[in-house]
Amino acid sequence: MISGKAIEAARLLDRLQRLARAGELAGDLNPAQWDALRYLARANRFSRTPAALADYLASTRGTVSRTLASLEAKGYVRRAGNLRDGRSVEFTLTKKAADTLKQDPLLLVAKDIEKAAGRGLPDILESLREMLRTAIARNEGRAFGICVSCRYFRANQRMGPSPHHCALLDQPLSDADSEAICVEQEPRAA
Amino acid sequence: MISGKAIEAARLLDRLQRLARAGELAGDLNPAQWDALRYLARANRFSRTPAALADYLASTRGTVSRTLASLEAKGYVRRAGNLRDGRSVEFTLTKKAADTLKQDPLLLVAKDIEKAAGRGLPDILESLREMLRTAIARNEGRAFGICVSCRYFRANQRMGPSPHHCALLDQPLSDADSEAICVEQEPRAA
DNA sequence: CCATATAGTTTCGACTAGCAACTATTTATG
DNA sequence: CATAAATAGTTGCTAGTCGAAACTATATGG
Repeated sequence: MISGKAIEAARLLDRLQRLARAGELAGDLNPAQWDALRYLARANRFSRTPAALADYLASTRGTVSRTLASLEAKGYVRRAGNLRDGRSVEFTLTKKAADTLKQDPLLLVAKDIEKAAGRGLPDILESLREMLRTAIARNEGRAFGICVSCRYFRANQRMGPSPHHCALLDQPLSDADSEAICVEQEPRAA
Repeated sequence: MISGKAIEAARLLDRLQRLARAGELAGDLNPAQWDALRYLARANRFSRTPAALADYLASTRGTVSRTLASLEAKGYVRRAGNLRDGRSVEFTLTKKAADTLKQDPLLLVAKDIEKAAGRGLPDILESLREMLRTAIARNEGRAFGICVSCRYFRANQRMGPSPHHCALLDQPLSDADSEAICVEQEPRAA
């Protein structure tokens, strides 16, 4: 029913993950904090909230709230209220966080992958994408894909620095926005 | 220097890991406890110690000691002293643990992998093996490969239920032993 | 025989984690 | 429009990970 190869692959993934995790435990940040910083570095302004982060991490609002509080106390993130919705808060990275992310231990993993996969990397990548899609579907999670690939993305709707448009939130989007990940993203094709 | 594809692959791996981890948080066990049970299920008798487990998990003796204590309190593992070395203890799984492992959430990951990788699975597997080798080398960790693939493994040295032999520890090995993972394993080829 | 190494445990402080109770909005509905 | 229900976020609780370091006990090597 489940092949031995698939089980071995799952075990390898699990072990790889443990090693990567161990690398994230050194220093001032722990794995959850690293994941939060990485997320905030890539998420658009509609998605830099505790709730979206909790969704992304398959965690809870309570846990994420504490993680963000400790990142704030350590000076990695800044908190700002949302003018439209008084309940919501938005987090942004500080310069300290941006500098820290340049030494992201995930880059070491990427280096290992590059070294190990060689010319097979494109195939591996496609398989990993498919695995993630499958896993997300099973967990009933959100995709968090990039804005430009979303069914609600409308390119070049006007002139100026934010030429694109989100048809779901009815908000203008810059080029940078369009490359960020979004909590609301839904793939274009049905 | 590091390709975008390698970084994307690392991110996918990280996210995949978060989802898998979330699946391990439900129920009576947490991710570290699942990892400990899986290890004990596969490790030979020379390797079912806190120190070996700590090595395997890239953790510390202190943490593993606590993890094993809580598994013992919950009835998943049993503790036994080592007759040769009074300092050492050996852990074995209870029936409860064996039954629990039949519902291992890692099997769901394996199912996802099978579904997503399709006929590409053998290639993926080979890449994952290579990635793990690379990551282990970088972390100066032990391989924990299976006994039969070890340079110290000697097949069919005698008659009876334990025909094989470990040339490092000078101990007889059964067929089952030879398929278990070992803290001392070193690949055959130099 | 004693110094040193090794196996394991324990304590401490920071933190993740789920759960549930809680506050403060916002939105929906009668 | 007033109130109920939903939503965003925080906080108290308990269990447990995690590193670091102190600690106990046993082995081993000069």
